[in-house]
Amino acid sequence: MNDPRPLRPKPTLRDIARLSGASTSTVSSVLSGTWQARRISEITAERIRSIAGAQGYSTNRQARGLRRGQSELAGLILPMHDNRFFAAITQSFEAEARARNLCPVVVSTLRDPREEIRTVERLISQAIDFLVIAGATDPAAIGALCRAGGVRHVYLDLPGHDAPSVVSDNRAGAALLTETILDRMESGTAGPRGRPYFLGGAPADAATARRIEGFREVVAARLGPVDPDQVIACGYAPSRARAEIAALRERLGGLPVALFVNAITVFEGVLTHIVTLPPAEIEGCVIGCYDHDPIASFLPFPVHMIRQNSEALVARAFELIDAEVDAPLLVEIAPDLVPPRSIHSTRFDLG
Amino acid sequence: MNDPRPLRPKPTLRDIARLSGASTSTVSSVLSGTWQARRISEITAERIRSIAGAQGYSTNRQARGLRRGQSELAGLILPMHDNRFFAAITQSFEAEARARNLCPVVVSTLRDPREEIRTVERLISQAIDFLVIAGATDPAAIGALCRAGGVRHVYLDLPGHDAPSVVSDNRAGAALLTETILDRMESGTAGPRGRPYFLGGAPADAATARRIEGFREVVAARLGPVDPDQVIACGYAPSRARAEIAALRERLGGLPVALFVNAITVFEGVLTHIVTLPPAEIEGCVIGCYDHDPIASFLPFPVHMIRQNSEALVARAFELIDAEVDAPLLVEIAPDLVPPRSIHSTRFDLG
DNA sequence: ATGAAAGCGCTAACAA
DNA sequence: TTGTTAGCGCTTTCAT
Repeated sequence: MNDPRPLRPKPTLRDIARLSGASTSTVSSVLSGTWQARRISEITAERIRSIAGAQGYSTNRQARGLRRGQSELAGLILPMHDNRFFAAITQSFEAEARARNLCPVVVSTLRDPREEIRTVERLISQAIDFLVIAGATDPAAIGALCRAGGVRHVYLDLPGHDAPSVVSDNRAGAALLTETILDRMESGTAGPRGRPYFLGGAPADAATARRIEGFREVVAARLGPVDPDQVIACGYAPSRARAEIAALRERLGGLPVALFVNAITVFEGVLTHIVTLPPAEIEGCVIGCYDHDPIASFLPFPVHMIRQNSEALVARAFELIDAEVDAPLLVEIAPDLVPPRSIHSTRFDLG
Repeated sequence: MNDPRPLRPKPTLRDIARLSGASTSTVSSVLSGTWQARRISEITAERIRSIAGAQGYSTNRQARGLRRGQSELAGLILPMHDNRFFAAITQSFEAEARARNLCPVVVSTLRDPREEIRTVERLISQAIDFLVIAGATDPAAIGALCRAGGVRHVYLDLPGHDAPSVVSDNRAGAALLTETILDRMESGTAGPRGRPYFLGGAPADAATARRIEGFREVVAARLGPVDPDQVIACGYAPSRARAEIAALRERLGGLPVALFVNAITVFEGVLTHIVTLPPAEIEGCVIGCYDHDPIASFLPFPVHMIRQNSEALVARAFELIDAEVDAPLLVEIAPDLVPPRSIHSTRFDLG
């Protein structure tokens, strides 16, 4: 039970050939499933299979890949793993990859442009069959690398310009969320506090930009012109969000009647602040979060959340890859609204 | 911008050799960083590098791996991605792999024994340099495969018997959590309701078993013998947990004074139930959760959580791999207690 | 119905 | 300081 390194080296095709008295080509076709095309007799095939099994043979995919000019590796790059959305993307990606008998290779780049480049170069060097690009700071640079390396690629939740993209319909999602919180907010509060605010994200980020569009659109239609200070795109850091919400509350003399929070990390920052406020003040504020966390459904005040349809996003991406689409088209997938299910709603909505 | 498939095939070492007038071995050593050992002149090296750069050359790692008998691929298998703990494991794993210039290959198996085997066979076939096994239903089978394939492996958060293991000290963690909730629970409630309960997990699971040990140990020391019905190992499904907590409450005529919840999914199930109860009843119950979710810190009642030290777990695993340890030793890493930071605690602890 | 042999792109002796 | 060459394990054309 406690031997050191590989006792016997792994058996190769040649070993199996020798052991079975067949040629390497016969063994190869039997073991790679092309034996019927070669009209190998069932009896030979069976003998070879059993010997291979007994020897613990398994195909060396580096060799196969080298010979066939592919790798059966499917690449995905994303910013990070500890995030529900990307975790769901990864899970779906794996399922789709496996269904095609590909090995998923998922790598995160922590939104570091240098790391993104290094990673993609590495994946290309690894001869991945295609790359799905989910969340990159410089999509164009990555696209260029793939192109140069002859690697088919698809952008996910991120619009690219040199290949197909599958993205959430952020504008529609934001509009939906905004409608929802406007419907629920107390009207009649005068002045700046009576207006909805948008918090978090980076305007340079395409997703944030589209969400701001959706927010503006709905607010403008229902409450008139949107003041620039109603949009606070302060990035994704909880600490920054905390500072911003505190400052906002200071300015307004209380929480606004409606708050559109652009990401779960921003929401976390907001939470650390509002948790210190008197419950009555929190109850005067309707919160919408453009991200989803099941636990947030149970907070003592209602949180309306948007959940991106990660499964559909990934499924469409694979369809494009299967169809060998290379043209830069854009597919949009509608996200879903997740209503609150909190103690608060129990007390006030159901109770 | 919109060309079809690989225009020019990727340049090879031979192409660069021809273009630079050098031999393939010279080019190889320059491009793989072994050129100083070969005493290649700086000028030749630089010329080759620039030509390679201009041609967009990148090493074909399948070929390199085949030749060198390795792959520079680091494997990790885990049950799933949409879980904070495993996501953190993945993130750390990537960092450690990258620091060693390895490409991380992380695959989830959804706790499906068939899938585990298939995945490991696949990874071995891919010639991964080593495998980290985090959460498998049949560790022994996986170990056997690795052994047969000559692949070094380390178990993570899971005790294996044919290779080194790095695990959370679940017993100590559970004991700590139990101490904490016993300290906070209301004493003096008579009968079964006055006792702490353990909910969730699978007794066959080593982690659950150790946690039950820790729980029993502390409860026994402080409150006397533990009744078998105080341990409800009902698996991980939220729906099942919901049913179990509802049934328990029915039996006891209220929530118990202390509840040890064995996983975040179980906690979710518990939440869906207790959220329907009057707030006063919830306040009589101290909850400890052996898992961590930052949002849960903000629930309207205190939740004491245990956070496993995923970074340390992974770091130790890589140390063992670096040191080429193959013997089945066991390393335990202490987890951390995360105190509540809820509105509830604000009101009652700080206010 | 099966075998022989070339070669995928790279590395590492060994030669010079 | 550099070049020649064998061969990693596999697939696939061409023969038979």
